[in-house]
Amino acid sequence: MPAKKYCYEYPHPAVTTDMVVFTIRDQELKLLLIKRKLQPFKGSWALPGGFVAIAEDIHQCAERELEEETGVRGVYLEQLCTYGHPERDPRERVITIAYYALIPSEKIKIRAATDATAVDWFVMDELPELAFDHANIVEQAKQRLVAKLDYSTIAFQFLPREFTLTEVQDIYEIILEEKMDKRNFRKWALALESIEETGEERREGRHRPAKLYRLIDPSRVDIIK
Amino acid sequence: MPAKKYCYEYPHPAVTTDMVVFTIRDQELKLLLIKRKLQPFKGSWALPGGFVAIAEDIHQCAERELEEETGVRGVYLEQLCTYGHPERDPRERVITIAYYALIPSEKIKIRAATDATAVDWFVMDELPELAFDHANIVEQAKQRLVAKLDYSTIAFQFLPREFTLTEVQDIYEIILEEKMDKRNFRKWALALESIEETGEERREGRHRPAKLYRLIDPSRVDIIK
DNA sequence: GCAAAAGTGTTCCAGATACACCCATGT
DNA sequence: ACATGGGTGTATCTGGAACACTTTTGC
Repeated sequence: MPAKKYCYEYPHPAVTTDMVVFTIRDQELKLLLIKRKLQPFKGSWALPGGFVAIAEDIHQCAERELEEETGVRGVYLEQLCTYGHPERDPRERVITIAYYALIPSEKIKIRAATDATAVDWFVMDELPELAFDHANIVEQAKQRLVAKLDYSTIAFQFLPREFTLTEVQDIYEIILEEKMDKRNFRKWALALESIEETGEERREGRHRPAKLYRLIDPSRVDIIK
Repeated sequence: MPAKKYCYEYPHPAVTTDMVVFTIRDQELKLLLIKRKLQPFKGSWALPGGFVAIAEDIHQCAERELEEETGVRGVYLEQLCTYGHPERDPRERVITIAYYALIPSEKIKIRAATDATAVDWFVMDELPELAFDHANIVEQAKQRLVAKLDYSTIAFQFLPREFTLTEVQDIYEIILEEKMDKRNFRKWALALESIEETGEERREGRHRPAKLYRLIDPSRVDIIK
């Protein structure tokens, strides 16, 4: 057993960040999970995450965890909530700050992970049993995502730099699980004034080519209405 | 110096909860602050808060801190955000989970506090310089409160068990800092179906008595529209 | 020429806004 | 009787919802 050389006058909890990483692929909302190779919950699927280093900002910690698991940087990342039930981890008191991230499908290259254990994308409504209170965290992240589609431009964070309006609508339909009217959707999307035509078109399949759009400010997420 | 007898293999941050406690009094939005009697920031005003006990749920911790400072229980309390910049506390690494609470003015009896230092209510836009990153936390709590007035019934949590419609409107006008139309406001408030007439009236001053209302479910905060 | 997705306008309805006077009471 | 805040209804505007056909391309 290693030496316990960090000592305090009062007991301190451990602090972790856990990441709820969403993407859209194959017309489905998917979630990144890792297979735990250590106790507790060894062999279970869990959210990627890890301990906050002692001199590391918590947001940086989340960014680091995300990059370690997925290799991506500079994507949308937002603090979700902090979970601190005393019994949520059987080892010691662990308080976790949950974040959620939105990854454009183009950026997925599911790196073989730093550890040898499995990392995989799961369809949101076919999740396996999750370790700790992670099912609860995922639930709340999904709720937040659904809510934010309605009052922000967050959905565009799932898209590559250039995209068609149909692709935007697909994002909404997949996450909200409802069909939308094409004309109304386009009117609404253009009225946001968050996107502009690139001037280019994308030709694919035997049908009319689609105009390409881009975000005017790619990293900005506006709160609307 | 006391013994440092709680030891870990890796360094652990300290974890606190800080409370942003709002109330409405004298037709103003006010915030509860305490005067620090210890270093760092000795003598500065700060948010009430304290360390999370090792076997204590974080929400319980917030409730406990709130009761210690104000003597109130069972009021609206919601997690705001977690702040963990490595340098936010000069002593050691401290991560704080901020909560905000809404106190009905009737319940204020600003207990003389467990410690001998000052505790006081400040008008929101006449705040003193605050310790740590507390000014930032307060700012975000205010933003959350303003946002929630629009899409939830949170405002009623400032009111006593029975209240008049004018009192409800006052809450909105004070926090949003804008006048509203009386007829439209009442139409809207009644359409929520969150409140009902008590059948009683309140007579005060030389004018027509006001009907009293109550929340149908006093502890429920609905998300609207 | 036909299959497939892209693109485009108008009508309708509901909910928000603007607006002014009468009512019940205490002094 | 008058001053004070309590209480009420209608017309208008606006943003969302419903709805169907033409266009461009590849094969």
